[in-house]
Amino acid sequence: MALKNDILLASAGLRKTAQRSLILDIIRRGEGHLDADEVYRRARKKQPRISLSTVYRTLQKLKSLDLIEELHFDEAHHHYEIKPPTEHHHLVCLGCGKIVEFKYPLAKQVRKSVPEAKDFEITGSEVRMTGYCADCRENSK
Amino acid sequence: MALKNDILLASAGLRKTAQRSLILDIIRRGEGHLDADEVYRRARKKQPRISLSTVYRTLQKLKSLDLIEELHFDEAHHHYEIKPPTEHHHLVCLGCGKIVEFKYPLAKQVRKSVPEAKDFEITGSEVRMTGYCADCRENSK
DNA sequence: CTCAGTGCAAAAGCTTTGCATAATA
DNA sequence: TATTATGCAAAGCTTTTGCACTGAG
Repeated sequence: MALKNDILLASAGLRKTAQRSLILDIIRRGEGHLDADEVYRRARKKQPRISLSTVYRTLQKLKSLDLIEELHFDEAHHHYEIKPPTEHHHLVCLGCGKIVEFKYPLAKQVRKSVPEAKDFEITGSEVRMTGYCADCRENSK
Repeated sequence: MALKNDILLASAGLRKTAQRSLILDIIRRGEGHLDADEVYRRARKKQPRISLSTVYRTLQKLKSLDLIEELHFDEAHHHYEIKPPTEHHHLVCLGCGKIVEFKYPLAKQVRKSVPEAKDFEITGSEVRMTGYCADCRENSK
């Protein structure tokens, strides 16, 4: 795992540091739904002296290198995930906050069926659907 | 226009104030792509004494009443638009920042083809696709 | 008259930045 | 050794909140 991170970092021309390896690990294990502060809290368990700035700076760097992706689940802050190999999106339950991932070739569909998108070169897409999961609908009855 | 806003406000059980009418007008004319500060700046032209808090409080109230929708175009702040009658989404050009709206029945498509979404009651969806518009691709050659 | 709404100023997040120190290549 | 990265603290933005005052119903 650390090895994989090192390769990622090296290939991006970044210096390999314990902090970056750790942060990448955390994001990888976080299943895509951690915000900066949560990354920070988890990181401190392994490296108590790591700073929030390092977390932010690393997230930004990784983002600008396209190694991770920034998501916007709610209005307060951002979440990060390792850049997924296939296009996938998120369903957010407004009841319990659960996040369900699903795959859907949106870019392709849109290119195919939306005239306004015809002359647009789509490089990324983020879908956030909100609603209520089966459990929450059940509980509110 | 003001009339329409008043009806909206009344039907939501809110008091009708000059500030709220104005803010609704601005959002309506803003074509959906104004952030709180921009609403504030425009509002001050008509009501120099209006406060930023009022703008924020109004946006929140309108949002919670589902009269407007909060969008997440970029990482810094939110944008607002009058709740659109039909589901539509946004293409954001990373070159010039231009925002193109398009209609696409995503919720329906997803319900139809995504098993994970089968037992989810979808109440809202936000799609943000990024890329480069024809102009920007042309200019960068 | 009453209570919701407003303005102002202060506070509360989240995120960025300056600078000296430490670590990598 | 020359940079790049880090930690700490301070600053910057956007957004929220407390409180007294104003205005709608």
